[in-house]
Amino acid sequence: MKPPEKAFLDYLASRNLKMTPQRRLILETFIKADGHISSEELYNKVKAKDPSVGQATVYRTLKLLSESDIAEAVDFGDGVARYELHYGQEHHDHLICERCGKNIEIVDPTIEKLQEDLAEKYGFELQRHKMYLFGVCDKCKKKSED
Amino acid sequence: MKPPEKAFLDYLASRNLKMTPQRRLILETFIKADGHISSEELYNKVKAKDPSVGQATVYRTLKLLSESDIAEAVDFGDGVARYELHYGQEHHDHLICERCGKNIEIVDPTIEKLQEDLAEKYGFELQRHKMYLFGVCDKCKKKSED
DNA sequence: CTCGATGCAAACGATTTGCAAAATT
DNA sequence: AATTTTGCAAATCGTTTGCATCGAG
Repeated sequence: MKPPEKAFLDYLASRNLKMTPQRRLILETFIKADGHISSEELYNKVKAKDPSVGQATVYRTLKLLSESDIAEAVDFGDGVARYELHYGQEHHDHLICERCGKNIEIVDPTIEKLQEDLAEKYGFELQRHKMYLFGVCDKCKKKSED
Repeated sequence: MKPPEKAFLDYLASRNLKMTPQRRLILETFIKADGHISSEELYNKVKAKDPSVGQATVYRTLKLLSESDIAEAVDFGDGVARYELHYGQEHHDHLICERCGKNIEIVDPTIEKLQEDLAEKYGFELQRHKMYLFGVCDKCKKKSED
């Protein structure tokens, strides 16, 4: 499978868009960050490498990366849009600690299958889903026992 | 089980807050709307009944309703905060048609159980979850066959 | 050379907040 | 009477857009 950089280049070419140093830097920084990064966080990291890059360019590039399915938006419901690397990654859901914010990526094939069945039962063709489990992690549970 | 109006009254009393005609009207309108209503939609309905009510009051009341678990925010990822009646309702998830926006409330006990197990496996104490299935409904599928 | 891309600042939409006046307990 | 609530408008937050300039192809 081609690397994300190449996939992005292809996407740009297919749309008659251009590769630029800014886009290269933003993608590279995004991949290295490899988490659930917000546009602003990404902007700060990028700015550290090249202070001349504008915030709008980060927003615009992140949009392109989403359109090309290289990035995907994840929404933890806290009002901030976050992105994660999607290209070449397996699907996963999220298990989030409401105390410390720890975030574990999870998959359960049985649940995935049941979701398909459930959608079908209602005549839907399932395209994607988002599942977030919110709870309290081990560490935070222990902490509260003090 | 006491009606939501009473539950709200109790919540207000417990916090030394006051019941007002505006809050009464907003809650009543919210309950009648009974769907996945945004603050602005609710504001418009309320305004139709009493044009003197301000938008900020609707936002503030919706916040109170959420805090008291009478309403719950649902997020379909389209950037608009929606609310649904939570008090006295059973938990459910959402099956959303990406074409027409149709929204079906669903529950699958098996999935619910598996979510519990999954959280436990990672040492989490599950508190709540959100599951959204996005797809294309029957009608829209047929429409696209034309 | 031609478009698309950039940085900036202004514009935006949803939500929140400060404030003085009004209403509830 | 004391304190909360209200409506209004201004402020805020994250994000988007218009524009003149810059740069990739």
